[in-house]
Amino acid sequence: MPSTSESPRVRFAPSPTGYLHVGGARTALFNWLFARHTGGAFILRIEDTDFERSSEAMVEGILEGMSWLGLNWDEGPFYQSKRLDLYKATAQKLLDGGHAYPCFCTKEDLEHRRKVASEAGKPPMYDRRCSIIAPADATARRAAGQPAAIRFRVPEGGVTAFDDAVVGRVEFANSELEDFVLLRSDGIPTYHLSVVADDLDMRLTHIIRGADHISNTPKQVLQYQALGAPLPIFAHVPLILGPDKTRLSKRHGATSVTSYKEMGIMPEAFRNFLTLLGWSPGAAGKDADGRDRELFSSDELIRLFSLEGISKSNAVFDNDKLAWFNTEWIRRSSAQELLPLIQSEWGKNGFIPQRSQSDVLAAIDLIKPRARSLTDFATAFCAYFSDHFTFDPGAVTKFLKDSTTRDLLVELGGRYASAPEFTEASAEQLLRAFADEKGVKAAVLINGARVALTGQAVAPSLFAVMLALGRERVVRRLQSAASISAPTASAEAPQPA
RNA sequence: GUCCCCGUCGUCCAGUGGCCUAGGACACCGCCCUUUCACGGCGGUAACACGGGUUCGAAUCCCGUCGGGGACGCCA
Repeated sequence: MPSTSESPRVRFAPSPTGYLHVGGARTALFNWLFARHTGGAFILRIEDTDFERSSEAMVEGILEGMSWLGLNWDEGPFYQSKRLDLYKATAQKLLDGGHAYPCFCTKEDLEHRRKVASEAGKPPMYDRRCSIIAPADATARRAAGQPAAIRFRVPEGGVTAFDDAVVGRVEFANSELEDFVLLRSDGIPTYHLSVVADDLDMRLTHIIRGADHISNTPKQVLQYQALGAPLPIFAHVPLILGPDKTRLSKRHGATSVTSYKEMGIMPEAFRNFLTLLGWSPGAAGKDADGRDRELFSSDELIRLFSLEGISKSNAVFDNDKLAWFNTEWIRRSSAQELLPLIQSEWGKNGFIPQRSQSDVLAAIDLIKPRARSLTDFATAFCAYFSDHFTFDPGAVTKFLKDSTTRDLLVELGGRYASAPEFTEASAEQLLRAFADEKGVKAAVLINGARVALTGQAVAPSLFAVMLALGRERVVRRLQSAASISAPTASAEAPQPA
């Protein structure tokens, strides 16, 4: 075991054969949280030894996802493709110690034998035929140019065990382990070798990764032992499942982190949600009333995080709950914090606000309690930022399909134009007096005006909206209410003069 | 098939032998608030997979069964 006085060193080691998916993101998040909590180092390592499937574009995507999530690393990114000498040297050490041997079997032979074995109902394990080749013969054959992979020599009997920080002690009978390949015949290391060589070289103290690696762990433990190195602390995090409880995959919809960015999820909300998926702060997460808290800032998460709180069972990814975290975080964030995120939404749509910075901030504060996603600010809430907005057909049908209502709104606009003052209170007073005078319910005008002003059936308090929009806009939009076309069609408000 | 891991409301968690008539959150259903929709408030439906032990006492410990997941590549 590494000494406890040593500062923790952890890593996230994605393989650039795909996008950063939510499972990987959570693994990265847990490592990051652990490093920040303990004051240790968080290292990023790109495991790109599968040249066929790795690509620079995927690396870019992973880095982009990490930075969107706010997961900054202290060292790296290191690329395994640039560290080949280390792996060869490590394999040589294993060879020298008698813990590995060259294997001359070809890939085709191996595939054939595996197939035969499994059809015979036997485990498809390597039969170790090359392990008994005399070292001198093996050396001669290699010298003669015969290609060979290097395999690890798994002890014949006994068990290989490790104490996992989340699942406890795990034991595997060595008879269940096959003599796995360390170095392919082309000299490129396999995952089993490179992961150990790097974790050792980078002096990692804790290996926090997905539970799908549990069965790989004994192969790694064996190498640590053969190399005479102390074991790091392993912590295997349960997997994230789709709603049907199978492993999260493409068919469950969005699985890449960037797709959540595109859906208008706030990074803070995503971190909050993901951290609580498979981890809980336990007693430390209770509020004054003894209730479990759900909303945590990233600073709190860092303060509270510990390996002990990681749960053992797999968790289902719940989009509804993510959406809830997102609305809560939008509400809790200041307009100032929201602005850059909203601006990037506007950028996507080519939307340009026509209002001053201070009006924009005020409008954001006004409508953020009703936002469910950042994308709302670039879609349903456009009317608060510009005169370019469309009318929601459903809203028009619900509150503006009556032409007499529309005509009344036009007249009401005239009243506002000539009103002596324009405050929230006076605007309301004027509207209610107007409704009385015309013998209609105030609610009819309020509901109609909301649609005429915002294009939506949903909005904050109407009179607060009027103030946020300003008298001129209110007058203009009300006076053009008559031309708002019914259902199906969508109209665009007139341009400002 | 073999090995490994897991098993509390539909979902995410709390719970480490008595505080459990099992608690919270999301979702869902009522009611209140109301100018729409949210928010908020109040209330409700809903779970310890099953069977054996151990114990005065088990959601908590042990065994088995069943169920789910993962791993079995010259992929990572």
